[in-house]
Amino acid sequence: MNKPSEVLQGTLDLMILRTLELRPMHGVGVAERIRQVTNGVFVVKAGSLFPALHRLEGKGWLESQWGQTEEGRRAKLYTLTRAGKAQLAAEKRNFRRVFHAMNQVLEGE
Amino acid sequence: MNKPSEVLQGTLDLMILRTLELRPMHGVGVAERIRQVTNGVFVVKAGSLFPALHRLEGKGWLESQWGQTEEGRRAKLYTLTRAGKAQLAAEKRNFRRVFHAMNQVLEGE
DNA sequence: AATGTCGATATCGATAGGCTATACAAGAAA
DNA sequence: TTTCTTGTATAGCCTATCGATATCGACATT
Repeated sequence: MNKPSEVLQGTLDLMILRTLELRPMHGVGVAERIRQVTNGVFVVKAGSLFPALHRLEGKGWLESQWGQTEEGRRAKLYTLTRAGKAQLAAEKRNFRRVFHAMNQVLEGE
Repeated sequence: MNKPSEVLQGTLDLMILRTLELRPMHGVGVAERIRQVTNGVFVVKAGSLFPALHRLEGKGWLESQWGQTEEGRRAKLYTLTRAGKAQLAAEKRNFRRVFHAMNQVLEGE
């Protein structure tokens, strides 16, 4: 990611899980989609992306297999596992909880 | 902070600046207020708090002077500077921007 | 005086996640 | 063959936070 990591860290996993919930995708595809839907606010660089994918796979939240992109290029396709869906739900809940708390600080009194 | 740092990092500065916007306070008081208004979601530990206060003071966003707490105990009182107010406004804007982008990822499609 | 303890401030080492830079493989294009 | 592009991968660094620990002053107890 670019600078916004100064403001929001640890949300990369959540964004990746959520993106792969929509459909299986290859690594670069995940990063592209995140950049598009956030209008460039989040730009996930390869050096952040692949370590994160491996981390998530290591925890059993993703599965991968070699396949190809829509353009027919060789690529590794990542799929959200059942455990990954549960993790996604948990992280979503936690994100909302944390954001609500943050808003209490910003708007309170 | 306790575990939620896994979800939201880099927002400690913002929370401190915002808390000191309300009124000058001593370090422990800042941490206490954050814990209260977030119902314990954010618990800022001393090992995070004081380095952050020094960091913010070093950047000219806070000023400090020795005084005492409401209970009459010796303490260092922190005050938001003019530059600190500008920084707070900027970080607030950025937080909302980042949160909005995050929501696009979570809710989109 | 000596000791204890409480509130508050402070720092150190470890950890973790993200970033930059770089590298490598494979197919397309020249 | 060489070059370019796409996609994957990793090594090294940086920085914020945490847990643990230390210090300091005021006050109480002995």
